Amino acid sequence: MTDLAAHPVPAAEDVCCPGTDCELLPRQQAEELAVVFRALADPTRVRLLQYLAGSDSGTACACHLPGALGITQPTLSFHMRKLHDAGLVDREKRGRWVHYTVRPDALERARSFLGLPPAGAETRCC
Amino acid sequence: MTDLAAHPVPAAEDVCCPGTDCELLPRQQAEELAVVFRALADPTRVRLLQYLAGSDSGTACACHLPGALGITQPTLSFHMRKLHDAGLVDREKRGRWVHYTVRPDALERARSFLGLPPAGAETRCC
DNA sequence: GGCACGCATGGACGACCGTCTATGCGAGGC
DNA sequence: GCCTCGCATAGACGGTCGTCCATGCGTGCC
Repeated sequence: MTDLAAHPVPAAEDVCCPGTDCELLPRQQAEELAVVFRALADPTRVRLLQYLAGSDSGTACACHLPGALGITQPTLSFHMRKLHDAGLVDREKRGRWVHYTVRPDALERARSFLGLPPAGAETRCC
Repeated sequence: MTDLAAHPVPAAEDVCCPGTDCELLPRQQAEELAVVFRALADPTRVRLLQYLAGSDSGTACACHLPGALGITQPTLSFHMRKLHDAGLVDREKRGRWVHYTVRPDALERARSFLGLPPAGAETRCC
């Protein structure tokens, strides 16, 4: 799979693009990015992250979030676990409450991907 | 900030946070962001977008992508539709081929969200 | 006009997601 | 020491996703 060099020689006029040496993002790197985006692929988690980021030093407890979001406590726990598993937030137990903190580094990685080279690659095919 | 430095009265030692007037992202706005992130929540689409963005002026035809990605043509069509429905790429038919173009504005919206914290966080609770 | 080709759609199927209720676990307060 | 409270997990269930194969549609070439 992904053997970029194994393309057979096309018949010239049948090709829509002259070059075929397209550089694709490595499979694993794309998977890591997808994990982050998948964690954000739900409006509830988008709101959660925005809420955490808007709190003092990106940290907040989740005590009254279920009510504010209109979901139950287990559902909130489910979403928080998603965010945590994706590396977007840190978990810290304080007393009997749990505080969550945004991890800016994970956001920054996704953010830099979205700052895709708009046209900087003049060596691409097509 | 207001109450951050002056926790009014911890009389209720059962509360973890004094305020409850947390400002959450409006439901619809969160949904729009989630749509974009959901379109990116798959490694194949991440690679597709990166490929398009790396092509000349963000435009490329998808002719030899199935082979490069190790997927079939219908699957590629499926993913392209996802990206298009999310507003991330434009579709343009040229002859019998279809060319796709990255829409930087959609990327920019998601990108600016990841540049948290966005809001004036002085009125947050916790 | 007929054929080949690129792309989209339909149907099918296994996997995962998002939500709930019910329950377990651990830490604090009386 | 027991009770309460915050959080996590288990189980269930309908919905969506990602992939395939088979087929339909439109365009360009001979």
